[in-house]
Amino acid sequence: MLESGGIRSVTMLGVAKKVGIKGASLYKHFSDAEQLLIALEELNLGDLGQALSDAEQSVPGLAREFLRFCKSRPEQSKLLFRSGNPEVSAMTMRAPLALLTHLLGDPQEALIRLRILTSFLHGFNLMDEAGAFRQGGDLSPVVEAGLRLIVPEFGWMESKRTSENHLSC
Amino acid sequence: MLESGGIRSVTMLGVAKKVGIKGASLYKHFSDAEQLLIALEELNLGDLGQALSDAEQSVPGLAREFLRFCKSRPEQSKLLFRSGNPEVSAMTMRAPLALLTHLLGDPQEALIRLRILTSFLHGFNLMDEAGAFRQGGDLSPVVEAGLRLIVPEFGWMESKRTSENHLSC
DNA sequence: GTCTATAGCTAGATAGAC
DNA sequence: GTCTATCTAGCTATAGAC
Repeated sequence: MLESGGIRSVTMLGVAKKVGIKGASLYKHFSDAEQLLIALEELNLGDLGQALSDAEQSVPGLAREFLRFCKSRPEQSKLLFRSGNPEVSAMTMRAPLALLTHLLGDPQEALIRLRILTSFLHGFNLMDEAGAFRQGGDLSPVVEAGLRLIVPEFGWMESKRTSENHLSC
Repeated sequence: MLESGGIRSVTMLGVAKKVGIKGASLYKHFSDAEQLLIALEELNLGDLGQALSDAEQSVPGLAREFLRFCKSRPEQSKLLFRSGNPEVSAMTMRAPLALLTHLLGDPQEALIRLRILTSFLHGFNLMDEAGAFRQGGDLSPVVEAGLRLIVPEFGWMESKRTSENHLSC
């Protein structure tokens, strides 16, 4: 429903109809509309965390999987990081984020690089989906160049991509 | 109204009340609700273009002004690049974007760097406003480091910041 | 350009029976 | 947990008088 009709279509009445019950009955499962949206967010973030855990465990691998996932669920990706509910994402995203931090080098720099990387990927995805890159052309060089600039020794990691780089968290 | 109540509060009835007329009268000014939102978007993008034109005409200057502007209008900044109306921003943002491209070096690389930079700044602003940087700490090093990574010869430009670098477009 | 009046729709939410 | 019934509230939009 989120993907086909946008966040505005996710209502108590609409969801109830979708699952075959009356609107009033849904209040026995979610105390109000806000709780419904929080539950939706948790579901979706859980999926993202799972997708990242199943991806190639390298910085480029995780980055590309993030973009692929977002592209497959554009409406959901618009809602990412907008929660206002600080606890929502804590569990599901912890492992992928911890791994990313580990892969981003020197611990002192890693957090800053992680924040730059996630800002870039999130912003890129939103602008791409919105059609904001109006001059057109192939966008994959943008991602590649972005990763090259942000990730330390990306070239080195790239050249070793076929060998062992599956690090556990 | 956008900033105090979010995009949902910008309705025909609400705006009419705010300007002291009845809801029905507003249909003499905007044919429907969508046209009202498009007009709002144009106003806001015009303000952003103006703010960028008034800022220091360097990459860091423009970047910091963009973030400052977004922070002063969080709800508006959430709507940036989401239009679906390709023509809306064309006029107001053309000059600042052209200047940025010019400042980003080698024309072949400039467009890619521009896209990386805008993605980063847009994503950073959204994540910052949403409280997505949950580990806390000062965020200005993130912006500084991001600019250093993305902008060619940023160190060089930084050191010349007090001298002449106000380029006209 | 403004008003009154009105129609239609949708959503949120509660009460109480089963 | 589900239902029916009901209430409130808000928004979109149109018709027609002034």
